[in-house]
Amino acid sequence: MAESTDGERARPGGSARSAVVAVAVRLFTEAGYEATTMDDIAVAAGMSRRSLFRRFGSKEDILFAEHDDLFETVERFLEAAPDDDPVATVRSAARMVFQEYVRSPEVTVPRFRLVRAVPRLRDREIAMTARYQAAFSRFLARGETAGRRALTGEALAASVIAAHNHVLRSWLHAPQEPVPWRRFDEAMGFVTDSLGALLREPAEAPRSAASGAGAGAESVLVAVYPAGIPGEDVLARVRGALGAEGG
Amino acid sequence: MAESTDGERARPGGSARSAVVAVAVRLFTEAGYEATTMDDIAVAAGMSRRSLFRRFGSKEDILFAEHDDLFETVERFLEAAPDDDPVATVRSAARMVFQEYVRSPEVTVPRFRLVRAVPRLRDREIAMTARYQAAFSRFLARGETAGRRALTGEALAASVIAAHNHVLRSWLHAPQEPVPWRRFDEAMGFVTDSLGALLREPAEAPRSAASGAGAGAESVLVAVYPAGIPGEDVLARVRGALGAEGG
DNA sequence: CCAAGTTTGGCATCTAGTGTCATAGTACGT
DNA sequence: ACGTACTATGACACTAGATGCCAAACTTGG
Repeated sequence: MAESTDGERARPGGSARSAVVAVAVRLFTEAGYEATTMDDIAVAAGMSRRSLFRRFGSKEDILFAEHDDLFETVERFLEAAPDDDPVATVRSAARMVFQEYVRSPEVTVPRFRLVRAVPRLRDREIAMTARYQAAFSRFLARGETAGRRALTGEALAASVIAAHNHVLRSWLHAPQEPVPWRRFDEAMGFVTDSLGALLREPAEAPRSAASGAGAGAESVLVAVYPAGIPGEDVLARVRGALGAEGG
Repeated sequence: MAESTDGERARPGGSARSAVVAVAVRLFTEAGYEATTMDDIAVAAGMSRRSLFRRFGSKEDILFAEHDDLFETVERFLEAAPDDDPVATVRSAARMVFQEYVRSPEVTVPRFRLVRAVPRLRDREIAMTARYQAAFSRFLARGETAGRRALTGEALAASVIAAHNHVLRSWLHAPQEPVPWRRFDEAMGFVTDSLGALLREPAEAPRSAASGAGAGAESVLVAVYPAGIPGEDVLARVRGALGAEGG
């Protein structure tokens, strides 16, 4: 052991930690990520190379330190959340992440540029979002790791992440623009409406069998129609679709 | 340049390449990934350390060499595909990847175990699947990088990857079992049916502040019912749902 | 058989990351 | 105040991945 990778004991020296991050981001931006050595950062931050490694574990971790903290916050949020409406909870969690990104652009925007430019950092960022996705997925599936419910949870988690990143990326490209909260909520509603309904449905249908196993014994019907179309037209379309598929 | 990272010039020595991969996988499995040095691999493969780096760029790349080749194949497949049915094309591409995994378990299964055990490799694997996701997403959105169509493409790509990995993982945990092609196709159909329909519909209708779950230009209706339920019952449910939401 | 180009190997070097140990700073009980 | 125990820091050494450089070996073509 002896190295412990830090991670929880973060509080003492939290502000000094942020100062180091700021210095590192500046150096990375000025001279490039690869060209900046840990020695450079240590000198600029006024500490020894060894202590730098102790505080942050690795060079990448300096850049993603605050991101890691955020993830832990989100995890605690999910742990503490009631499970009456998992989809809404996950949507809120995603909103939290978005909120934190737009709240401190002085860190997230330079980091975004660095991440785009350096493959190694890009992979790290992707791994980060994958951790969110796994957390969301676990929360949505509520323990199940196989079966239709697990699959739906994974697909929904993936879609939520995709929607989040879709809007976030567009803002990061032009951070001087106002924060697109509306588009965020629309995008989030878009994915949670379609797949989220599939996750909720089996529980809300008390009448039919729908017993425990649920191993692929269901069929899925999806209809898309412009808003405002009369209900009968929708019914007609559904009837047509049912006929076509032999249901 | 001078280092070129190889990648396209792979053919001369392709079989020798695979032999090196096999040797490396064996060493990694026997002694652990971290504990196996590039020198060890070089000796076991009968070549110099320097040449090993030239052929594979990095230690990780040895393990993922064949995976990279597969990705290139998939990319070419997407480039060559007609764009009459992008969703079906992406589904086929995902099927190709699945096929390649189950085709050579002697490489993919040990790699899976290594990837699960070593965080660094796990991140690499995740980055790999993210590349697929990006390729799928680009193909589905057909150039658009913003707007509803782009978002749908990204969510669908994410869901396709999620479904693929869902089934793949379950097989990798028990590779002696028969390949679950049926579950793969079911899972793929599940996600492409729901989100895929949204992508096909042009429906750029004006927003009409639909009550409740609306939020987008379209309304989405999703129904899940046990297979075998009479069509009229489905219609009745749909009618009920429409009435409830005020459509 | 020789010339031009490519592949390979050996060597040096750079840097991230880790183990170790001594020292400086700090909290605490007497 | 004083010594003690604990923690943070820094200096040093070392491992290993990765890259540049150059010479030797090999391949190709005339």
